[in-house]
Amino acid sequence: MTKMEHENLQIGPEIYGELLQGCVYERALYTGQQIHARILKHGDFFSRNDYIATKLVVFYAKCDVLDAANSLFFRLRVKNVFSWAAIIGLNCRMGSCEEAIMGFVEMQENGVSPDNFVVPNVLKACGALGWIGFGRVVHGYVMKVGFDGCVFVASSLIDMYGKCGVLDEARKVFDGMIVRNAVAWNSMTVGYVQNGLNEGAIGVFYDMRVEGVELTRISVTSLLSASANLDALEEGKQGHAVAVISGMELDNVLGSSIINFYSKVGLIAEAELVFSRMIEKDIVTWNLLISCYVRNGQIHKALNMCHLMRSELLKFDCVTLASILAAAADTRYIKLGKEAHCYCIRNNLDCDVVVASSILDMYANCRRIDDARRIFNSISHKDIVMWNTILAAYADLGLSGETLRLFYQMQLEGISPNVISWNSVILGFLRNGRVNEAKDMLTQMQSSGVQPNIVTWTTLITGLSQKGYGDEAILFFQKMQEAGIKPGAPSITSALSACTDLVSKHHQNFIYENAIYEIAFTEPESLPGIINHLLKDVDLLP
DNA sequence: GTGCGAGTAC
Repeated sequence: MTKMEHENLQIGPEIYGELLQGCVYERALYTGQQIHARILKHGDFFSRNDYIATKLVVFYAKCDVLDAANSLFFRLRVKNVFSWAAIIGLNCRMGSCEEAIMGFVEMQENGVSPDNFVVPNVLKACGALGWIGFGRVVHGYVMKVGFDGCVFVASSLIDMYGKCGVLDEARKVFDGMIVRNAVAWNSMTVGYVQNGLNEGAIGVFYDMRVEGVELTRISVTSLLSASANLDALEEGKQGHAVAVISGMELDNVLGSSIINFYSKVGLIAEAELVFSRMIEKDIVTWNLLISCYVRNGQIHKALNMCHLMRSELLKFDCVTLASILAAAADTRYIKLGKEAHCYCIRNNLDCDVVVASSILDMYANCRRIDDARRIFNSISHKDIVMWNTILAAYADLGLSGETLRLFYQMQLEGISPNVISWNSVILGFLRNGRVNEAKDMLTQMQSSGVQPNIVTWTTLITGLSQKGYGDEAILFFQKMQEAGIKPGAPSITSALSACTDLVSKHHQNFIYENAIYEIAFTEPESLPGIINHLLKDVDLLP
């Protein structure tokens, strides 16, 4: 260009356009700015040229220069689909999702029809905001103008529906696709994981392999998340194997998801090995190894990692502190807990809801219920987890009156109790020996439409058994199974202990003693059957 | 132009 200028050759708008296009391609901000300067030097002729002006908007938008892109865009005389697309995409990348969606509406109001390049960005914004209603509007537009055959659009629809929690719709779009690429498959897998359907995600991953679609880092990352959530050792190991065999780059995200998987299944040495092999580690990677140690009771290693992390000049964030607070809570290490609390205050991390709940939990676990309560009272926006943390703290102490009072208070403040809230109220009554109230709460819970989970049943079975109501404990053990819940080790243990109590209490016949003797040598899987068998005889007891 | 990783409550 400089040479052309020296030789006094005419540089037309097309040449500037091409040059800017090249800068977009290379994300060459500085060069593009220089070209912009030359354009301005030529005066109004070029800078008022619609073609060049649009190219400039696209250029600044792609380089994420918000101010320049916006001001040039507003000065455009003719806003075409390219400039709108650039601005919508920029807003989307900057996290201004509402702006992106408004752009989609405005461009249509101005008579410009969104193309299939704009639609994915708008759908992304809908997904991020959870605006399912608007997402459906965009889907309607897609069908109307016939973009549904575009893989980019369809993949974005899958992602949007998944993020909005409407997995059925995501699946419908996926099933309706004629040609699916890896992104479509990955969006579907991710949708399952994000909606807690981890088995479904693993299923999609396997289908993907069967169909011969090339697996990407993202496919493996999603599989590893699902496996971690399910404690699915084999599946997760296969995911790691796929990553190694396919020679996938062990980047921050893939590496972190492998560490997360090994951490969840308790394979600490494997997590450490992956950590040590990662070239680049970010805050998430470090936090994962720290939480791995905390989760597995290795507090000293966790704290040591914290020190190493600081020597790498990384600053602790909310997640780091949540892990440290959990470590302090688990070990009732009040000194560490207070230090962590102070760190949160100094670094403004205590306003994070998760950190705040962790602080509460830490004080409660360290037997400082008054400190926990003071902090709880000082928090203006309390979420369900925070309420449940304080409920659990009082319930654990057997202060059923205060637990119940807070339980009503949370509802007055517009938070509906979930199964965990109810479980704490039940536990509070049981710890206080108020067995009838505990049972009554179960009835109330069910009539309020909240279904008891395995913890509810185990709490009741254990509590009743400990308070000497062995027959009732066994009754609830039976009810749990009638409700379709498979007993776990804690409920089986409590039911067994209820049986032994009944035997000794009633100085009963050999049936129980023999049964318990047998139970002692039985595989855990068959225990529920044995206990159920015992129930028949329990009914015969006086 | 579309897809990915971490922390809290029973």
